[in-house]
Amino acid sequence: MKERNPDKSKAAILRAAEAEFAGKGFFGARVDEIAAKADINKRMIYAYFGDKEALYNQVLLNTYSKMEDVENNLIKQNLQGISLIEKIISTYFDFLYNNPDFVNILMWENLNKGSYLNKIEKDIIERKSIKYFITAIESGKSCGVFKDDIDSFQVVLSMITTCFANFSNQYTLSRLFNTDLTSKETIETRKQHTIELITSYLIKEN
Amino acid sequence: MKERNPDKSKAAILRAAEAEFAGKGFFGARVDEIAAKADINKRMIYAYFGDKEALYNQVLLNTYSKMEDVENNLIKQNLQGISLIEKIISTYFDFLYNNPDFVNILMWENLNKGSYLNKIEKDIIERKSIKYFITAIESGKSCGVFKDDIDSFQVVLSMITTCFANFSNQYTLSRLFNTDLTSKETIETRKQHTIELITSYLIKEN
DNA sequence: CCAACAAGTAACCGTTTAGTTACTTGTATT
DNA sequence: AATACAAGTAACTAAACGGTTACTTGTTGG
Repeated sequence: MKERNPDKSKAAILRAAEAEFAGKGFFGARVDEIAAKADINKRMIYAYFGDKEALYNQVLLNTYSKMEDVENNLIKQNLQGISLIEKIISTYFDFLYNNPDFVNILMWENLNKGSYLNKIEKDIIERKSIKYFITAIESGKSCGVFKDDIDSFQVVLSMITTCFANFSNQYTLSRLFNTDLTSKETIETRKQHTIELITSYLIKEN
Repeated sequence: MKERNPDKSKAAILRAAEAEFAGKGFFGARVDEIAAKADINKRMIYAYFGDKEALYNQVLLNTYSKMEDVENNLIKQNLQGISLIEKIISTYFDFLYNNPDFVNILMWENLNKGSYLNKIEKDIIERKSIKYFITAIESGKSCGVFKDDIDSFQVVLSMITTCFANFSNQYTLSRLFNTDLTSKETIETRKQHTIELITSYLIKEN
């Protein structure tokens, strides 16, 4: 019989579940497959997490918290103006490149019309980062670095959407544009171009 | 017994299948449910389309062709410079707003790493519109309307990704930004802002 | 009018899947 | 070392699901 270690088993289940749910969505994911990947008996999933849906919810929470860590780290650096904008875009690109599971799970939520997201407490998901970014752009306007007729809210939305779509649609876009959007090089090019696009819109000419 | 009408039955199956696949993805979609929605006997799905996967492929082709119609219509108008860019963005926003099934099916394809898309013949999906847009931007550079140091390929990619993400991520973004991204008004604001963002990047200042 | 075939039906089958039951075994505490 | 409970196992079940079989019925061309 296998060595007994409940913490290790739970962690293994969560890791396997994240991969399975991210790869196949809630319906496509197989509990038996998660058990096999985690190298534990299926019974333990039900013992530790209840059922498939409860396990999925736990995976979602885990996934969101990773993103929050990255954002909090960014805020701590206290950057301003163009260097902040560059850092935001760069950070999102890097995070999304390194966390395909996060991208997939967000997409799954959108396909379900955000049903799970709407169940969890507002303050868990309402990210202070958005407010921080908007305030930073506003102060960039005040000190004359950014144009003063731009809508900070819209700019932040555009930044996030532009970063995200490169990953959420990488397969269909790769096919459509006949380029490998999954490769490190292509993503780096996209990152630089996105920085150029957003900053050129923001910067006040003299 | 029901009136006999194979064309009507096939069309009903395709319509029901599109809704079912768009809502639940390939794995989540139920053949029995499609049959019920189409109000036909399940046997007919297998008679007309073969199996679940073949039906899904047919739905994919149908979905793409709607998009192609819109794009071909756009190309026919023979627009140039800024008015072309405005029209492209405007057309994508309107199409995506009116065709949520298209958005969902594309997202499912990405979640499945484009597995079905990659099986379809290349020339069916390789859209000439992309080449047309790139060429148009290049000629805008030649006649001095657009900056000459911009990368047309990257600009077209940015246009498409920026439009798409407003719809593919509308639920998570609505939650994150505390705004209703599904409403006509918000989408109109996003459309205008996106036009501003892209054109301000392209236009050559004097 | 009547074969012949296409359109449509109902009941069924083998497999897969989420979830359960009844059981065994390791280990920490006394 | 005996006890007690948590950790882990194997085999099972009921339902769901994709796909099939054997059949009936409407339509059409000679």
